Amino acid sequence: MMTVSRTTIPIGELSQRTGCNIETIRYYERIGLLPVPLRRGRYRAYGPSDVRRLSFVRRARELGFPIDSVRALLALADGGAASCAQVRDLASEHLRDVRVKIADLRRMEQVLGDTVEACEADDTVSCPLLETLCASEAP
Amino acid sequence: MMTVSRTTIPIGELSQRTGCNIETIRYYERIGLLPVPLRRGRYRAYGPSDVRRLSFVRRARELGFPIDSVRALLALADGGAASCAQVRDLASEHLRDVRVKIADLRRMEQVLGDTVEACEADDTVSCPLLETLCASEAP
DNA sequence: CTAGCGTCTGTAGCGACTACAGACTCAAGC
DNA sequence: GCTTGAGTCTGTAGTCGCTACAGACGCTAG
Repeated sequence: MMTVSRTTIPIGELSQRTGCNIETIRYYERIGLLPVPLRRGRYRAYGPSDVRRLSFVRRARELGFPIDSVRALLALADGGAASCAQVRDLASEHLRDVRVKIADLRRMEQVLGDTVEACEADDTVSCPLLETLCASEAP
Repeated sequence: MMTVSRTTIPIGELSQRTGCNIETIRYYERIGLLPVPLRRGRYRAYGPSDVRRLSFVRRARELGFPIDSVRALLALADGGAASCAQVRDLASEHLRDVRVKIADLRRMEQVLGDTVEACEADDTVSCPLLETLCASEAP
């Protein structure tokens, strides 16, 4: 028996192909990031363009773009060629945010690393991390 | 006229002294991170131990510890001397998380930096970042 | 007496999901 | 034909750590 090859796929397969959680796909639809798809009966039926769009979204999210920026990127990608400058602006703005976060985390890493190390070396009664947390503010 | 020196301070002053938002202080109280304070009439009245405790919380949060870990740290700090090993475990676990986050962000930074750079150098029609986002998954 | 600041409680919103509960559809096996 | 099990549906509530109100109350200075 031949399986009739359908051009549409159900949400589970879209999920597998894109690596995006089913619940998340429906969430993206709810917030208007993905278009409302066709239906086979009550089931969502996706096509190749949906796979492409969701993959795009996934990759943008993996790069840490917030949803609103993803929305903007999608619009620019649909828009046409002249949008490269706007895309670059979005990206470099986001890059700044990422660098700020890295700097914050590196400060945490520094302090945590130092105190854990001190903890291992220390044989006094007190605990270096608790000391740090209790210490009066350095001006 | 002499201001009678009170040993308690109102929430606004606690906020100023610790750098912690008033709403956040009340939130911490609600979730049981800070004890329910005394009252002068309907107003919360804080003492020196509250200042110390909240400062501790603030610093722990600045180091990125999640609320539950802060709770645990507070308990250990109250507990006594023998807890240094547990504190160190909490800290090094958290340090691992921080390093994972840094690694994730650095990957983002790498890709973003590269494409933004490519964008600036590029004079072709296509947009490097959009290309990246549209690209088929590399295995 | 009133203006203005500080404080109060309670609730709702943020971002980006995640996790159900309870109903339904559909294909395959017996 | 009937059951079983996987897949899907809608709708709502929870997560984390705050933040932002609305609307009422208190307290002091001018």
